Amino acid sequence: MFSKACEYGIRAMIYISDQSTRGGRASVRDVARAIDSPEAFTAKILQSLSNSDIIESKKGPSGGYEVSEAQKGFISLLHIVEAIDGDKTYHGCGLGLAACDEDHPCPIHHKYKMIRDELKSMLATTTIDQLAKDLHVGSAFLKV
Amino acid sequence: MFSKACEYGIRAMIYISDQSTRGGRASVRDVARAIDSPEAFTAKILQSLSNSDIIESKKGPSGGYEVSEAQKGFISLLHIVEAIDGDKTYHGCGLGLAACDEDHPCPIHHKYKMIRDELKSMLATTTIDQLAKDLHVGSAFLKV
DNA sequence: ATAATACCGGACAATATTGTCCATAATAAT
DNA sequence: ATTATTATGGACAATATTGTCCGGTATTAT
Repeated sequence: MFSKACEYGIRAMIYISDQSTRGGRASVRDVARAIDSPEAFTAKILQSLSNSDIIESKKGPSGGYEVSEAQKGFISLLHIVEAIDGDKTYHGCGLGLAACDEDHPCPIHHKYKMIRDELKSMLATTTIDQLAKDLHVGSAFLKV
Repeated sequence: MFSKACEYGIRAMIYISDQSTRGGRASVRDVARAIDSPEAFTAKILQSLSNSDIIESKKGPSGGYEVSEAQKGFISLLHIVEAIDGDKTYHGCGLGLAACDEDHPCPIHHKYKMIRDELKSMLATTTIDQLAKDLHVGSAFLKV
């Protein structure tokens, strides 16, 4: 479904969001430990999220990543998935046809579209700070 | 969502099913033309579907692949997807956690599980011969 | 000023997926 | 019997994804 990069990205965002709420920044090392991911790879992902202006980075001691109070609550899973995987997750034909729509559908078009649209809707309506809250109260986890 | 191999596999199965209904076998070349896929790669996929006993193969002139009358109507998308991609499409954690369940859920577990279950249910209840029928009457297409 | 910290970005490496090629075996038609 | 046709399976190649390493730069604390 999501690429590995995207899985790490979402988990990282949830952790960073929670840390920001607690008033601190999260370094790559912190994040990698918190979500149990390869550190260097995680760094690349955070870099790209930073370039997409989804998180803010700060260099030097006590630096790291944070999600601004202003953005908090407006960042949905869709934003993150789009920034990392593009729109391929919920866009395009289920059977890989270059052109597939209502007028020229692949055999699974209608059934697949329903699922895909629900997925997109779920991604669009789920915000990171909602998920971070679950993490915070201990009803959800970012690693085993 | 599905791998390329799986996309080709599903499209191939629909074509072969339709051809079988018309009383003929489909060679790899026929299939590759009908679904607009790389021939050698398609051959590999049909080979594995044949090894999984989802289709039957026959060598020599007028040989090719067919889906038996007995199986017709019992082969679901789920069978094909499982044979090619395994269960990863609808099984496992959305965020890649090794362990993720009701007792130890990842932050998107519940929402993701709903989508995933709907997908699996759709795959399980959709049979190849239903889809082949749509192809047959011209209300669906296997290539652009 | 200096040293330590932490992100940045480019190059590189490992692995998985996608895709090709070819020699071989089976089978049908002549 | 011979030939043409078609699947089989192994080796190989191209590409995408995942992941690592390192020199460089900005920033903070001392």
